[in-house]
Amino acid sequence: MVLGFFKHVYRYFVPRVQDKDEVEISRDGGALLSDSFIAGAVPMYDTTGRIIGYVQTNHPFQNLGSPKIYRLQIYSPQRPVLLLVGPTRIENASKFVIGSTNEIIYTRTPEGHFIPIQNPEEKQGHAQHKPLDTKVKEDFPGAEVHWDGWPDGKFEQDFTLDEVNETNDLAIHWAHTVGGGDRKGQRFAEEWMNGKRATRTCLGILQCDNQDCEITIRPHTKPQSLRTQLLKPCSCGAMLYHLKCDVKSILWTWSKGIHYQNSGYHVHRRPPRKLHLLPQEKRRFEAMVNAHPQVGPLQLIVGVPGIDGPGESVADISDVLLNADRVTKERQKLKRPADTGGDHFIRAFAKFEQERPGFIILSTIGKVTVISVQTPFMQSQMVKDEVLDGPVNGMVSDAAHGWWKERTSLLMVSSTYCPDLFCWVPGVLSFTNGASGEHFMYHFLAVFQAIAHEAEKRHLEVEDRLFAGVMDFSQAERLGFITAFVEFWYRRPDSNRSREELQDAAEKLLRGCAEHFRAGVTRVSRITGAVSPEKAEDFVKRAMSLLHAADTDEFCSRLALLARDFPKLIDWFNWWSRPSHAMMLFGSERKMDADLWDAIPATTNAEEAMHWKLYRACGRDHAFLEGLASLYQIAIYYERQYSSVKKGVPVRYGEAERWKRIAITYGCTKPGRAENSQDKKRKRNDGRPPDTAKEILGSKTAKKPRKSGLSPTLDTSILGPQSYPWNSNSCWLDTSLQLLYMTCY
DNA sequence: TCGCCGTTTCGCCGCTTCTG
DNA sequence: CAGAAGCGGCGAAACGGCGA
Repeated sequence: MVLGFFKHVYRYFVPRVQDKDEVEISRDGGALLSDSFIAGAVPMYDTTGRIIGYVQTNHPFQNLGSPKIYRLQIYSPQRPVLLLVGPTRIENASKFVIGSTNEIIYTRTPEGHFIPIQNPEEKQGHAQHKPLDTKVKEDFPGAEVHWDGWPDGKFEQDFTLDEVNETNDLAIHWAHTVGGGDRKGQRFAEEWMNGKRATRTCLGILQCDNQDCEITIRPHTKPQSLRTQLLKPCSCGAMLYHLKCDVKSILWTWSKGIHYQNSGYHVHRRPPRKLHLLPQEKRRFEAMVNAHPQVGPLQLIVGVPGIDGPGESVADISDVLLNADRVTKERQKLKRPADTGGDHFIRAFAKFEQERPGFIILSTIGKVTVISVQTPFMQSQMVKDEVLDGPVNGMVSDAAHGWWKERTSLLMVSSTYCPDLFCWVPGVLSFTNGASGEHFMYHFLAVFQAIAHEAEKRHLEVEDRLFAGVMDFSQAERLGFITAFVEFWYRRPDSNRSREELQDAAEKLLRGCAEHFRAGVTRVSRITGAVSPEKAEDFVKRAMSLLHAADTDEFCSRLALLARDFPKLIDWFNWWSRPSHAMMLFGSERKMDADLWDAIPATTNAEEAMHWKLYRACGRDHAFLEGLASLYQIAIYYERQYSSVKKGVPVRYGEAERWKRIAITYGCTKPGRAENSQDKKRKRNDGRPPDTAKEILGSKTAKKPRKSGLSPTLDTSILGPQSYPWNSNSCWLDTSLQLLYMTCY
């Protein structure tokens, strides 16, 4: 404040040295004033503590009130040096530069003595920012490069090519113009003095003449743009002026790097707005984004969420990253190149494959794009030497819709049971850009080839039953399976079956998911227009009994009776009883061998659980390459689990597959869903008194079957029509009155 | 007047910022 | 978040001062 006040008074009483918009400062730190003026002047400081001008001692402003008037005296007998003495904020202005080229800096001791600072180059008078530690390289061999982007003071330094790269070509934060034009020098000269010369001239800063305003503006580099800047007022309303600075850096680019020479001190504040991130700052930012890929720009700035609340913030790295838009862009630059089209993608994809050799087992690129991946461990799990006990043989296939960011892309997964891990493990994982039969065909082709490779490796015969599995009733998936099966065998030299025979054989290897059927039954049982509420329970029981019909006759008669009793569901019955669906689902209609039928699971629940596990492990909505990399890590996870178990290291506490025991006890794997679940009976404590009809009148009243077509409100036959007019937004009152009526009568 | 050398200006490219 | 607009940085040509 004090400094600002003096500056303002000075600007008021003393005519500007330059034109009305400019204050020119010499490159050595002093204002361009005559010696005679200096000899009788009080130095004026900017907020960094450096002199920006002088006030003559006999000026009327001396006699103003507080702060007390400064007195000047000559301190050095050799050179006329001005010192500031008297009561002042010495902690801020205790070090300062006087004069032009032969500058001396003094500091004041607590006792009040003034002591010259011996090395002005190293101890500069900036109060607000720490200048670059500028040393001539030859004097400090082996010194580590330190480049903060704010070169200041007089110095020369050599930078090696590595150091130049490391500092982004010695990028600086000062607003500056650049100049080249040296036609003599050679970029690859053997001596730095013969190198290509370029210059950087500081543009100073823009500030306004309001003493209370602390805004500093970065000047534009184009003259026209700078003029436009100066025409506009400061955001405080005051007039802007250009505080020029002529500090120049000269860079000689030669064969071994850059020889850097800085000509003097910046006598103005640093422009608060920085433009560049230095490479080390970029690396820190990159590390944070890599560590928290799902964290958005705003969270990165506020602090990435941690256990104890927001943690490290990118704003700690550089002020540049306080700008949310800039953070967005920098983040995009990191995230996008790998996943956007063009050369970037090809390069990234090639790198991905190079780093994980053999992981991609089949890739089809084009309108139908399918990329299948598998590790050797996954392949080894696809064939079992013997049939396992229980319905855990064969493979389970399904598509996950949430894995990829692109909504039309799917992750197809075929899993097999691993008896060592007591869980299903992925066998083949495929990226597909759609869900057509052709997409599924390529996926299953990869699956069959993998199975065949593994069987041949173990000297087992490649036979149809190795490919048996369960899937849902997607027409495309079924078609894809059959086509792939036909293609696979047709390409093999040892196959002598016709396409029709192969198609027939493929149909015998498919089992449909009974869970999908059960879910369908439950869904239609709730369509009261087709199944009246009182018959819903009966309908579910009879429909499910179709699964266990002893033979085709019994199946047909049960179906006919169902169709008679629920005529609106004829289409639904027809769909399920189509031969292609019925053979996959109903025991009496199956074409599959009975042994195989019992050996493979009845549902794709294992696969649904696998999807859940994948999402929990790596999240959803992955970009292409990042998603593939995640799949690789998941494959590695299973492999590690397997090798741990083989060595006797426990990979879980307690019992494996606890859900099996729970299923026996409760009839289903989630105790809460059991018929007589205590959980269902228990009232959730919502902290409110019992105020619902169900709680007040008992569940029977609340559960009265609704008449078809009525809205789910209270039965009007009990209450009768309301005897008061409905007013706008009076629902709260209406409800209360209804409740009162019900509880009192 | 010419040539040398430093400074200024201009155009392009790519990065940064703004806008919807 | 994407695309547009603005801006900075670089390289090179043009310009200008100065001495021979």
